Amino acid sequence: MSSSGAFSRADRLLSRRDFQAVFARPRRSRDAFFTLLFCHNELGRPRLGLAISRRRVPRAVDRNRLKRQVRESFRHARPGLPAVDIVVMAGPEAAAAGAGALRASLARHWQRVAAKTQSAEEGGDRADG
RNA sequence: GGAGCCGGCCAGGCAGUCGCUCGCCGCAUGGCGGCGGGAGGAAAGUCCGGGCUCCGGCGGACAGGGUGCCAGGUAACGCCUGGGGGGCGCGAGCCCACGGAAAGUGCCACAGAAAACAGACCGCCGGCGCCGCUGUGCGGCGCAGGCAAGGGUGAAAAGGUGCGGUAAGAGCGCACCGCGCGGGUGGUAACACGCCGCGGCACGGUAAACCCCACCCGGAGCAAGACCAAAUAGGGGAGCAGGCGACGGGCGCGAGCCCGGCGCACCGGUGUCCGCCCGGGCUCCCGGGUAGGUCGCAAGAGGCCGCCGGCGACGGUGGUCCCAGAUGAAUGGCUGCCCCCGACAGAACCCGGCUUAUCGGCCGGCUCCAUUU
RNA sequence: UGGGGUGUAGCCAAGUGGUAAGGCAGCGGGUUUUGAUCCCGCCAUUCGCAGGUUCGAAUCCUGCCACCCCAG
Repeated sequence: MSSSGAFSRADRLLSRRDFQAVFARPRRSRDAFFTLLFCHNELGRPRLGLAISRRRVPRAVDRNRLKRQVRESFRHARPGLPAVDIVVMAGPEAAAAGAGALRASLARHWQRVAAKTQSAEEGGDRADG
């Protein structure tokens, strides 16, 4: 629970069930590099799941690099995030992007995730689809 | 100094800081702390070869597939080493699917006269007949022949060069070269020989066409497979078999029926079949559980150093080291400094090769050219 | 990660050693008052790419590339 920079297995989506839960009722945040799906969880902390498909990013080196960038960015942004499960998917442009561009993109995504979640909670279950 | 050939190695470095994962230790038990390890030469393509696991075990025949100069190396190979033959290069060196076409079959389009037991379009040659011209001669046309040197076609036209020979020619004869067969010598062998004898020469190409010869190969694959838990044995339904033979026993007047063990048949890994051993009623459908966990899963045909054997690939031996092990998937982010500003690229059961991608750098050996002393 | 398959014109495709069929689409022309139908003609395809075997390769062999399918 120490809110240092740690990022352990408890902070990741580990099973098929976790992923299906996010895919079932997703909120979205998308740009040219990444698509994020997220939804509220009951754990009181954010969790990250990666879904970098081989179709979108053919080379293993690029897939690994993207995953590292996303994890690292998430690790730093984690204290400012609400209790949501987030699935990050990559678009075809992501493989060609530099580290700086990726970080900037991800930072915007984390802000949007926080903002959307907060507004939904303030709105007090204003049931929408 | 320049150009080049071969072999081996490296794959930005250092410091700080924040993280991930595995192992060990400690606290006292699932949280933290300390120490240590943490992608590649190709991890890739999945093109070969093995290990391992399951298909019950072993052997054989055919089918199917693979390999293809010889000899070694190896767990094995389509790999490697050495050698032979052929080709390229002044050279160091490099390249080659390199068995058999006199075992048989098929194919060789178009062109060309003829394309495989050769053939005769143009042509060359003399003979005969007719005709013409300036006379025993020359020319033309025709007929029956001879020839395979020249032309032309073709990817390929049935030894080459020279001399003799002839009507013209021809291995027709001879010399040299080439070729074939038999032998000899050297070599484990492939093969070699400026060793001998025989044959005038007969055998076109294609086997990455069928094929023949020699050797090798069972099938799947870690999503293999094993274990744990209510938990892999069973429940319900349907179908097909419960056969044949001799023998022994029982019942019956008898045809026959019942029982027993034995043999055959049937089923059990691969395309087919056979033999022996082992096991066994068989097949199908229905419902309830599987993206739970553990093992397999990393100490190995292992790396490094030395010695011995070998031209070498490699083998033997002694010492030493432990060197990724994830599983929604770790091996990274940031900052600073330095340099020649960093290529191709990311393990998923493991290993030996091949192939493909790749910025650049280092070391060793060698060749050719130029130059200096 | 492992196993399997396919590449021939814009599309669907045949061909399996000797000039690469055919259809749809497209373009041009003819027929027709116009259109449809019909008729004629046209596709510079290095046959996915690169080597090799052969006199000759889409076809045979080797190595690459791209795409698709199956298995938890």
